[in-house]
Amino acid sequence: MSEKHQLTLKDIAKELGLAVSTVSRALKSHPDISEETIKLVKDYAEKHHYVPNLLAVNFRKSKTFNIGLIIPELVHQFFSSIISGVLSESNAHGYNVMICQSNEHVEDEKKVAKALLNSRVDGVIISLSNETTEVAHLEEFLAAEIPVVQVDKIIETFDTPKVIVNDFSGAHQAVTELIKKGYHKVAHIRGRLNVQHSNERFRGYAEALKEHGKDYPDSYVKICKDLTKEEGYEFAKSLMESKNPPDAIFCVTDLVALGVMQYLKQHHIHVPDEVGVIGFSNWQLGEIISPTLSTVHQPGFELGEKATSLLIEKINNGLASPNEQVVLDADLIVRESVRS
Amino acid sequence: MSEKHQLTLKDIAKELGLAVSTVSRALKSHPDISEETIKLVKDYAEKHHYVPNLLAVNFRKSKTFNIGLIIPELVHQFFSSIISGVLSESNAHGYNVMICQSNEHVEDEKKVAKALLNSRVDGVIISLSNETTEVAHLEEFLAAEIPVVQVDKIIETFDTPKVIVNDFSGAHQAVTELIKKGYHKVAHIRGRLNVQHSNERFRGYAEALKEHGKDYPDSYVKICKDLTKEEGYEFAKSLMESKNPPDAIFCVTDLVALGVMQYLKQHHIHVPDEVGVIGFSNWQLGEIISPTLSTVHQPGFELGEKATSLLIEKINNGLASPNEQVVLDADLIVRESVRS
DNA sequence: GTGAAAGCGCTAACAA
DNA sequence: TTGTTAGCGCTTTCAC
Repeated sequence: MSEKHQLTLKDIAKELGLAVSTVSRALKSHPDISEETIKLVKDYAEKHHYVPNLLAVNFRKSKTFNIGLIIPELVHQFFSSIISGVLSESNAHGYNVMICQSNEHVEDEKKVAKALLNSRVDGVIISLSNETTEVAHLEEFLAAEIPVVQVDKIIETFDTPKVIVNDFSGAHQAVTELIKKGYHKVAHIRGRLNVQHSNERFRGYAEALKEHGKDYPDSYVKICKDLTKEEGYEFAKSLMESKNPPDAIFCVTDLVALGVMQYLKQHHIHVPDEVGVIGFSNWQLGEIISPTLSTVHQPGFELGEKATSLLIEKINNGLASPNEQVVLDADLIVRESVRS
Repeated sequence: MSEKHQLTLKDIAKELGLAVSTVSRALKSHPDISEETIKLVKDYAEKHHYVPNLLAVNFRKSKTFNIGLIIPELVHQFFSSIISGVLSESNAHGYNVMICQSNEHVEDEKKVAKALLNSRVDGVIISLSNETTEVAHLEEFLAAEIPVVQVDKIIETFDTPKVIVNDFSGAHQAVTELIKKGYHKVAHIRGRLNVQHSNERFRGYAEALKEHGKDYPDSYVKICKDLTKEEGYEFAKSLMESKNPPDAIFCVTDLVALGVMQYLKQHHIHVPDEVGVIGFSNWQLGEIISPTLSTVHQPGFELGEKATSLLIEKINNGLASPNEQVVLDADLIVRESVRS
């Protein structure tokens, strides 16, 4: 049974004494075609393992059923989760996903965008690189009537559907939890001033305190540059050695929180009794360390799912359809690093 | 400048008073075509942003320049690295990658295999799910003359190119290092008996000891079922509380090693002075904990790269070409958990 | 209810 | 050196 020649509609038509068009319609159960013919054709196709040549179908319909996904870095739990969500949703709708990495470089981003444009994907989902400040390379997609959806790392002014995480609410939940659990002096180790995520988290922190009639001295807010464990350690040291040490520290990301925890442990300051700690991002490490780390979970999978469903809608309804912006809530995960 | 109608060869031909075939060949700088014509056509194409319709080209050549990648789980550092390698190598050769997850379920694996078969990828790279014991669903690719390459999780008897990691050598390096650093009584917490990786690592352990004239009592080899931190903790406990406690523990994976380290720390057994610890896999956590964990790095990226280059070779040379098996070395990474 | 035929955009064998 | 033509496999309009 040599598979040399893939079975085509023509083959089936000839074999069954029908016209190609009849066979084509029969396989789709077109109402014009009689029950018998449909059955005849379908049985034959089944029996001989007919597989439609998608290359031809795509060409004919000028549609690939491929969507392109551009992300900064694959080897990163958050982005892996996003991809996972994209795959799940797109496969459910018969789309395949072509994944490309920008490696956080705008040049790479341009290169892969070009490649996706050439391979005629039906739509594109992108999470921008840190370097990206303008989107001419992405506007080419729109010019070619290929819809684009932005996810997580977005440019506000680029008019496409967007899916982002509510950093404000995540931070707000975290700090509210600390206050509820009886911590009175909450410090915050935050990220850079020019990063939107950091600013939103800081806003959540400040707002939650305010709502509970609390304030924070300037010395309670530390600014991380690189979000490392070492920075966490150093800032914990400076906070705890100050005249007015906090009894809780909310950190912009888990790795920083880990540094904080290491400082506290080394200096025999008990977590969570003496000091409560909450991180952000829900990295795997939080479950592994001891005590386990409370954190704010960013719904990567759902982000990917939602972006994909928006994209598919856009593919079906055309570029002119309205550009929704979806904000997904981050969820607080309470673990041992906070009093129960 | 409405982009409504994509420019085609026909358009260019009509505009320039040439035949479609001439234009086609000119764009490829075919030797038959005169310099002038080539220049004329190329300039026109350039000026009017001609983009070849890949859908048509692919159809014509019945080639997609897509390769399929099936992996168990995206959200896993090791697999992310593999993917990264696949992307890098395939993009360098003009291929796009369609990624699918099996979620470690053979049913999902079959489903995505079907989808890839339908979308007429030019080749497939697969890392098998844990549940997969037979490969009928993959043989369909070969039947359709679509080459397959297996990576990491393979089935020996399925005759395709294969790329795997040398677990034996990784374990051997680790245990040799322990011995060299003056540890005399090396225990091993291993994985299940029916898992090839575990067996190879155990073999490396036993062989390294033997080469240095050392032996191990049966009580020094513990078998993990689920490779958890908790198992590591328990086995460390049972080893250290025994009459003849080891002075080094080589663990089948980093998470188990973490459990071991936690036990040792809690019982004030100094690492690395009193007991040396080495893990396997080079998870991120190893750099984060204190003391940092020595481990064996599995070259995921290189695995992906190599698998891809083998696949592309196979795509170009046909299924009949020989099926190479490549074994990549794992590298020992020495950190603080071993005496220096 | 079924068939004939055109055509999607491109390539390549053959002709001129 | 260039043009003509057929055809890849499928969908779809129009005719019977």
